[in-house]
Amino acid sequence: MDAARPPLRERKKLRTREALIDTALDLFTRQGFTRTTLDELCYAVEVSKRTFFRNFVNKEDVAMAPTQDLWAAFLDELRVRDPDGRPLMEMLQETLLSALERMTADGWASRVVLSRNLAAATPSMNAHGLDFCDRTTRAALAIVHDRFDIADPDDVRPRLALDILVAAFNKALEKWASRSGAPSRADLGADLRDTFAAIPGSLTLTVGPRSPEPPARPASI
Amino acid sequence: MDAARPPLRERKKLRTREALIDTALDLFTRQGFTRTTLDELCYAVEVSKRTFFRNFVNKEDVAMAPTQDLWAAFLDELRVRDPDGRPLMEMLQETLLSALERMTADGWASRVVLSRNLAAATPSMNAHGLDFCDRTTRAALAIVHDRFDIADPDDVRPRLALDILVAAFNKALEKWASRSGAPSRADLGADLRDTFAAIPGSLTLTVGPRSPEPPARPASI
DNA sequence: TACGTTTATGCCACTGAGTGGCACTATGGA
DNA sequence: TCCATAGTGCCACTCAGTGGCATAAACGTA
Repeated sequence: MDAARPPLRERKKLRTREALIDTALDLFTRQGFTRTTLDELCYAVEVSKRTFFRNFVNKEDVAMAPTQDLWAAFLDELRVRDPDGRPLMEMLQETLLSALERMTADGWASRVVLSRNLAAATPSMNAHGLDFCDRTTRAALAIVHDRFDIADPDDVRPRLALDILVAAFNKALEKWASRSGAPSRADLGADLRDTFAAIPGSLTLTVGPRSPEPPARPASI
Repeated sequence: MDAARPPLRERKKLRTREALIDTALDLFTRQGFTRTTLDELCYAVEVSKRTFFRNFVNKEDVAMAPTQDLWAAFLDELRVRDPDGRPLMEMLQETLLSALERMTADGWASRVVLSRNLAAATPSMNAHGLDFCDRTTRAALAIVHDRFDIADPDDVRPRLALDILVAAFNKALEKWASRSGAPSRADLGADLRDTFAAIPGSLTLTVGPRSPEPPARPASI
């Protein structure tokens, strides 16, 4: 009896789920999202459309599973993390990075890249991806309010911090996906750290007009 | 001959467009978004479904028009604004505030509140709303890169600044929509300023654990 | 007033996503 | 061996969204 081995029924269910994800990423990438019908996908996986919708809430959902795994781990981690008196923003960043460390499933990085590129190319997938980020942000906010000491329940700062975290994540994902070579989790971690480091500068960055006029007054706050 | 009076054809088109928006906001609010079919809406406005889709890209779009007007004005304003050596973030905030000043159409504020509340209550509308923000962000980023002097074209800071602006806007919108009484543009402006002011603090906000440390105050909300 | 051109609209048939209902089968427990 | 239960397949249905083509209204011109 293996503890890490759930009953057969669940294993089977998980296998069809993974087959749907892999086949969907493959078909969507090769043929395009809209040009691939669900009937086609279900036929390829030998599953009824009804079964598809028992596993995923909509057509977009199946292709976003890899990224969703990361954010689920983020929320798990956030539920147990120790604040230890450092800025919330910093803690959120570290929480995301340790969630990333947990993404050890085989080929996860490759699937995330496929998923992201599809989202970038498909309006409706982009929309659903953003919606997922939004719902995750709210869930995280609830955890933060529940576990940490925040005087004013209407304080907008925690929410902004989470939004900024997500914005940085998406930007880092974009950078990482455009790298050449096989995608690796370590590289994503590096891109995340770089992007996090750029956050404070985004509030103070000063720009002048472009080329026609010379910069009248460079950096001053 | 009135200069501010476009040809009859365009006026008619605009009128059906506005009728669709107003009727949609009304029906969606009263009956719910999903429980209102497009056939129903088109029947009420006495327009064919084909005409609906010539005016709006999808069912969600019609209910987001009021907010889209604001962001269109924001982009217009951004195309002509003078950077004058202040931080980009500050300039973006002021640009949005002056775009807001231009929203003088009758009942605009009320429509925005309806629109926002619908988005908050309807997952697919929320998703499309976020997608619209994202596309607007990209458009704004293109303008910023085109008009202002940014050394590195891959600099993530302008993008982050825009994302933060949008996050603050959405948060301010939420606060404003929950106010009691008739919604006013001035109140939205005030909520925007408040939220903008909270941005720097969101990066440095420090939190401790909830119940254990502080005085004997039980952890009930 | 008569004319052609342009532009918006109506109508109709069609694809495909997503749902509800019910019967069927495989798993796991007694 | 039998039964309860979870998961699946099948079928019919609703409704969003599209393509094509004919029509009508608006505008310019003679």
